[in-house]
Amino acid sequence: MPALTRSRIVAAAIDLIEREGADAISMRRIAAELGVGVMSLYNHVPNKAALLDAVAETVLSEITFTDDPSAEWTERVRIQARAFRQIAHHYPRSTMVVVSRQLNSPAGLFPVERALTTLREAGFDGEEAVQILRTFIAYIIGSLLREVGVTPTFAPVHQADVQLPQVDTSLFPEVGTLAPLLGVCDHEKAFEFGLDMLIRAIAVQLQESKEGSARG
Amino acid sequence: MPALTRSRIVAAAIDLIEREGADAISMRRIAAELGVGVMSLYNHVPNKAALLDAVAETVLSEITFTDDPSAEWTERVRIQARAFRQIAHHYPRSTMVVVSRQLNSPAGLFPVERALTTLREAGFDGEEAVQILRTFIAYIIGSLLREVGVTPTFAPVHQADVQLPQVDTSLFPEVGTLAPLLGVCDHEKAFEFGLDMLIRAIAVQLQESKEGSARG
DNA sequence: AGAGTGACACGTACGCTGTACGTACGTCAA
DNA sequence: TTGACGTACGTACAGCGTACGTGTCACTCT
Repeated sequence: MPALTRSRIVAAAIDLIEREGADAISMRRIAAELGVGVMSLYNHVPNKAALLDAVAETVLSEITFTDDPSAEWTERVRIQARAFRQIAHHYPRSTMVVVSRQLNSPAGLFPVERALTTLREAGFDGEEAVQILRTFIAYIIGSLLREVGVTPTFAPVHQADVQLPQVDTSLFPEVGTLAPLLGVCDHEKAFEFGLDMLIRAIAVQLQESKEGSARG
Repeated sequence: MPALTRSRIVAAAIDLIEREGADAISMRRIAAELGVGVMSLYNHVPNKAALLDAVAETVLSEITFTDDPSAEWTERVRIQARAFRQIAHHYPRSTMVVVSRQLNSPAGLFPVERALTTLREAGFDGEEAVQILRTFIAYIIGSLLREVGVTPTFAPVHQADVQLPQVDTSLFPEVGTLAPLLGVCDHEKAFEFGLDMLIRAIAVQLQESKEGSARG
């Protein structure tokens, strides 16, 4: 049995979350998983909150950015955004943990640096870059939150198509009409749709900004 | 002492969350707040999860839409989105509860109906309307999540400006340069920035869609 | 009037949680 | 050899959600 280690503890936590859901993890369960006493964990982790922070950081640090720095900036932004969405695929049950605690660790800073660099190289000034980044982050987090089902952390991750209970079509005519569309969601398609919208919007903004400064 | 009631319980829960944070609520605390025994609550609420659902639904049902149905659709969308953001102002500590459980209750359906109607009237077909709505919801939820601080539910809601610890500027040059901008966030400005982007994007899309069908 | 019924408040109890504290054992320095 | 230190662990405590049983009403039906 290898030595008890912070990273082994974090790994066990992630494993447990993925297998049984975020609600299932407790210090006792993790300890049992590792075959050690509960209190031994506290030699490596100050408390449960810090452990969850470490989980979030670890998950976040495993996303890999594959965007080619020489590619068109619109494409780079798209690929960086997709990289975040990979979290929802690799660690679906842990995603909720990640999005519900904001990190200021290097693992959280690295993607920020990469995104800002891309935007600055595209021609945005610092303030624009920060605003745009924040907009994308909000969109990505909101999308992930929808994608991971969110509500019952213990429920099966891919509920096929939970039909919403029959709606009162006189009260909600549009919802009634569009129920078939609302009932199911191709998460990839939905993500790409919004991503396209955002990228086209900032492309337009960059164009206007350039014309403005060229004219001025 | 008025009769113990589901709505009184929910109100007490919201009150407690706003005063002491979402982590502070327990069935025992709520019961104590109401001056009743713990188990009395279970005569009106099946369990804690259902109570939190009711909290979310109640908070959600209190948002008021003030958009004029005869106004320009872009303006209506903007005002509807802002209405959601009001949640973060009226119930900052409860916001996390709202966004972390998806409802299919009437309270959750009403804003959906209103949004879909607006988009349909603007000229989008059903599928476009649903996709656009989902994009906006993702953005709004992500924004609210950032705004309510998210991490420590018990922390003061408006932490002035938590300076990120000094970053290694050689590893993160952009982050270092833009630290003053990253360190503080005018949530309203940030929200409006992204909202503008999204609205302009769908306006362009509508234009293209119209031209396409006119030409075809 | 008396009996029956259902709704509701409540106490007790069980199995769970995070973690403070004390202890025991290993390895290394002096 | 002695001491210090890091680590593993058992025990214990306060708190949690809630299953279950009991007592007390208000009401209805005979």
